[in-house]
Amino acid sequence: MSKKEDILTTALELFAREGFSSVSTKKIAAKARVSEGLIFRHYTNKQGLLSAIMEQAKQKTIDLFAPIILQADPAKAIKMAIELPYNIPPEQYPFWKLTFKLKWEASTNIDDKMAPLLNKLSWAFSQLKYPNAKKEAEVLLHIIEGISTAVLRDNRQDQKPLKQFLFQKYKL
Amino acid sequence: MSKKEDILTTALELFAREGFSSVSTKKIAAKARVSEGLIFRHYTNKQGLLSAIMEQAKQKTIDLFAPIILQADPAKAIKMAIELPYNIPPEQYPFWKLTFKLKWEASTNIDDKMAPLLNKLSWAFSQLKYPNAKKEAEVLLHIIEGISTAVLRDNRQDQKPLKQFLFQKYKL
DNA sequence: TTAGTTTGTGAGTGATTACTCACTAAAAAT
DNA sequence: ATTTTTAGTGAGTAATCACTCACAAACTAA
Repeated sequence: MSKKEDILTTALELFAREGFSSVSTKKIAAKARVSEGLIFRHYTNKQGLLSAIMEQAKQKTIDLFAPIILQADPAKAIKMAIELPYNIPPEQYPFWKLTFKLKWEASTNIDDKMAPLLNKLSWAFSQLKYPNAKKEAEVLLHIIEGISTAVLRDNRQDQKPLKQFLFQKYKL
Repeated sequence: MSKKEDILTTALELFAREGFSSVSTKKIAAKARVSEGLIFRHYTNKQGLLSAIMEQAKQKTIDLFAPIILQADPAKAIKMAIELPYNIPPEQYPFWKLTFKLKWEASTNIDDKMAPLLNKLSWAFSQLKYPNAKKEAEVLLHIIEGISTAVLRDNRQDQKPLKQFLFQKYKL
């Protein structure tokens, strides 16, 4: 792994754990074992670092959602969406933690990322003849985000039984 | 309003909008129109300022939840919980925004604040003979938090129709 | 009045901040 | 083999950081 990548993954880890503005470039450099100057050589400034991380995040979101989006069976698609929070690869936790954290920063927008999933769920519910597919999808997305938050934040495994409960609730 | 209070409300506003570590004590002092030293006279250090804010928040949470907790009719209690996100007084938005933001800081815990509401919902669902009252409550709380997030973050009014949809879904 | 306490100021502190720059080492291109 | 480009360093910089402190004003109590 190149030093450029070292910087990116180290910054991601620290940003996810401590927050963007709480982490100094000096700290990132020390942990990634590179000179501080190299950060600016590769990423121009601290904000550029964050932008590079989010650029990577965009692709990871697509990868994570892809199997659901491509699923032709609406019931299966919903089931997969519910399973999503439990299927995040642990090495990607910092990513998603940061993404959820940045929900609250003015600059970024998580809804854009979630839009494809929302649309797919909306389609799935309408296929299943739910009278209010769009709203049904919005509600389920809120639930999925809530579970994800609990899992990512405190690594809460007690959210697992909720999965079975939701399967039952949506008759899957 | 005393200067001490000016500092607190100004800090709250800035913390909610820009985040705790992004806001300098100098900036708070300037906006509250007091000397920077006065902040430390009253609140010891920057962290002390945040603690004082969260202490106030604790009381506001109790006040906001009280009518629901005291509601003897389970159906009405659930209805009131669903209405909660729409009934937050706008002048308390910074408060709740900060509370939700701090969900992601290691030090604080939002679940403690939400526990009484979760328990009440659990009670309400069990009164209404829902087979899985506890989990039903957890799911609804996720939904309520999701709607609150959308309302607080972007002042999204498009979440309002969701209210009617949820009433229908829970047969209220 | 006076003594004591609380509230308030603003200049100053060392530490830390994001970022620059002159320079070297290595790699790629000619 | 030589030049050019890229990767990497580490010392340095001005600005900003949270915080202190000597002092003054305002209020309280005797």
